Amino acid sequence: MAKGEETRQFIIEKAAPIFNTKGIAATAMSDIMEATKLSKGSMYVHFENKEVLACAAVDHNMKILGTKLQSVIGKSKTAKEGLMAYIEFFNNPLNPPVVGGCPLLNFGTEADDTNPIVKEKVNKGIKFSQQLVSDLITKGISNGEFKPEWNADEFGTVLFAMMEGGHLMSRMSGNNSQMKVIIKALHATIEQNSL
Amino acid sequence: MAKGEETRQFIIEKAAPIFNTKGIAATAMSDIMEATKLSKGSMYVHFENKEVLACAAVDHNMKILGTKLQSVIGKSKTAKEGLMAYIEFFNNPLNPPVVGGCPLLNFGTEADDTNPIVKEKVNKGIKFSQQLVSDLITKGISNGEFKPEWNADEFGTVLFAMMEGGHLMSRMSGNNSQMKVIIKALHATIEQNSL
DNA sequence: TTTAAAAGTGACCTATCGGTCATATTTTTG
DNA sequence: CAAAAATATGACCGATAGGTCACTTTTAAA
Repeated sequence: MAKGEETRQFIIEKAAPIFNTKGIAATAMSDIMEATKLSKGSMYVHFENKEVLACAAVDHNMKILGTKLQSVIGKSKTAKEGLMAYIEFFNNPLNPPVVGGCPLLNFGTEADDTNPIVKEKVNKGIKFSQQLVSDLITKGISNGEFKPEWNADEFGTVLFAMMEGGHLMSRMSGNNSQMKVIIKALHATIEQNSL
Repeated sequence: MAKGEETRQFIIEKAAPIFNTKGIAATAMSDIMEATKLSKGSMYVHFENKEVLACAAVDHNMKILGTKLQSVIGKSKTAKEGLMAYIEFFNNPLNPPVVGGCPLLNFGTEADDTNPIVKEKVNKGIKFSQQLVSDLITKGISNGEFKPEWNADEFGTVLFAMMEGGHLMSRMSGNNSQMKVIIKALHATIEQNSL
């Protein structure tokens, strides 16, 4: 990796958790300068403007999440184990896999009415996340693990919604009791649809 | 109502949808000045600073939501009707009951790591919202509408999480198909627990 | 109707924002 | 190793942020 690309990546890595924590609008270039100990001019050698850097940070946060998640799912043998691993992965919103909490939730709500580019990135991230679940169900059905009538796509949607909602609730209340309730309900649904 | 209080309310009403749409950090006092056609000095007669105005706007958005919601639920005769009304109320995230989408989701994610005061307001709002559902279940159980073993608190949590998650998903994708799936699943759960 | 208090105005203040650029340094390449 | 290209620096820029204040106008009470 060339020096330039190395620095660029370094900036993204430092910037990503800041953007995810404070939000795009509330993050100043000076915050990134402080975190990287780089000068302002250097930032603008690697990024045309703040928007470009923010987009790169959004991508980075989502990529980290996706990669970690796929890795965790990949380790599981059965479809059911995969589902369990997925759920377990987001088990504690107070100590989330990505600093600042779920980037889909954070960037999605901020970008909603103001930033169509980030909004579309989030939309893709959601669809990807959902698809992972749907694929596990489909796999489990052909495996004979799950009941054939279980609707894979619908459960993908429901699971994602429940996890995000639980994530929000637990972060607001400062404890993961709500997330535990969500997970309990998901486990029950999985059991109901297991053979 | 005294003139001062009237103006104060007027400012809040104009500011609330802007804060809910753009977010607190991204909303400038000049945005509120433009929306109210009032001078900067006048804003600061009624609000000590932007933070105080933002808090009032958060309260206002949540109050509107709560009032509308209670009104809708109040019109229903049975507990089941009440639950259905609650769900129907949030039926279309693309045309939400409060301009800018759910304030609990919007302000919650923004305030999470940056604004403990707003965060606590959102936390209270979530608990209130959940309690409405739990109370309906409890009422329905004593009514003989619902199965006695249905866990009111847990369903309150699950329903809220699903609605918020569905809200996010539908707003990101730009259509309410995901919300429809969520509502379908909730209806199924309600039927399962009906007598 | 007088008058004191409240409300409203807009120029002005300082701080900080995103962004530029001439210059210096480092890295790469011929 | 020398020259060219890439990278890093920080002073500087205009715009805008939140906020103040002396002053005018309006409101409401005596």
